[in-house]
Amino acid sequence: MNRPENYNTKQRKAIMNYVAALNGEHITAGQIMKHFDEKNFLIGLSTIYRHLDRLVESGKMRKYTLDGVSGACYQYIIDEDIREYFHLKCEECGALLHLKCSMLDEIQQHVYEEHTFHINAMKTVFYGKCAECFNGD
Amino acid sequence: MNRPENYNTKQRKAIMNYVAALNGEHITAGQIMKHFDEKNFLIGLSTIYRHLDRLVESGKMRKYTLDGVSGACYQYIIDEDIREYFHLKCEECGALLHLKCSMLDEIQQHVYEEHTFHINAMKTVFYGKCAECFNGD
DNA sequence: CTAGTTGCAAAGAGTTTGCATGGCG
DNA sequence: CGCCATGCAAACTCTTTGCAACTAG
Repeated sequence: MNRPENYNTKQRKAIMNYVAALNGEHITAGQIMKHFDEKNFLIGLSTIYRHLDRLVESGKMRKYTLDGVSGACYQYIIDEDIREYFHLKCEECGALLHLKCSMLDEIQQHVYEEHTFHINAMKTVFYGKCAECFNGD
Repeated sequence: MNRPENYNTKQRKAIMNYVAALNGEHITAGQIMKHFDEKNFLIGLSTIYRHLDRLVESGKMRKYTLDGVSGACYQYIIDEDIREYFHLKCEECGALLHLKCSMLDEIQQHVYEEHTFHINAMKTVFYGKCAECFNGD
């Protein structure tokens, strides 16, 4: 095992608790920084970025860019079971839905056969509009 | 009318011709800059941004951000029947490939029918590994 | 001529990196 | 005590803005 040990520092605990408590709402690094600033909890911006990156890499969070939002958005994945599925992100209301259906295997298969590309479902996000936002236009 | 006159400068013509000739593929401001640099055509980055902004405002181009692509992407709208592509982004080498195939309509159709979600193909990026990087592992 | 346009430099916003110090285990 | 993590500052990337010089019409 060359997996590095995870040190359970104050900062790490604080960030983990905070993002897990967001109930799936997305957040930016700057917003997290601001939150801790206001509580007079000392933490460096780079520490926040470092933890967010780790969480994304381990599949516990997703990272997005949303048009009209400055900076990357991060979102904690509450249900561990849905990590391996594709996700649908509503560009309008920000809802994150997971997509689990028979066609996904087909898509992966197809893209592999026709384009020799191996899709990583965990990282892939479909953008678009959910039913409510689409009708509301 | 308070619409200002459009001066037909060298730079403006060069940019217009270039983006119109891209056949609907997206491009970043930096790529445009690089293109003209290589042709030893003097043009300022800010000039490029200014023209792109105008084109977006007048509805001739679309601006969006793609996960995994640094900087904003611009796409010239050829006609009302805009070409849409999905993108494949290699997590390893960073290559960005365009994906255009028969299955895309099916995917969109399926996701709409089964999940009432309207996919925005242009913005969606599949992550994974391209053939070279997959084999090289 | 003269008002819009240009290139440059500087300023901003978001993110990453190098490094000495600090603290978990 | 050994390492990883941390905060800070600096570096970097992308984009915007101010400005004096320039140029199309």
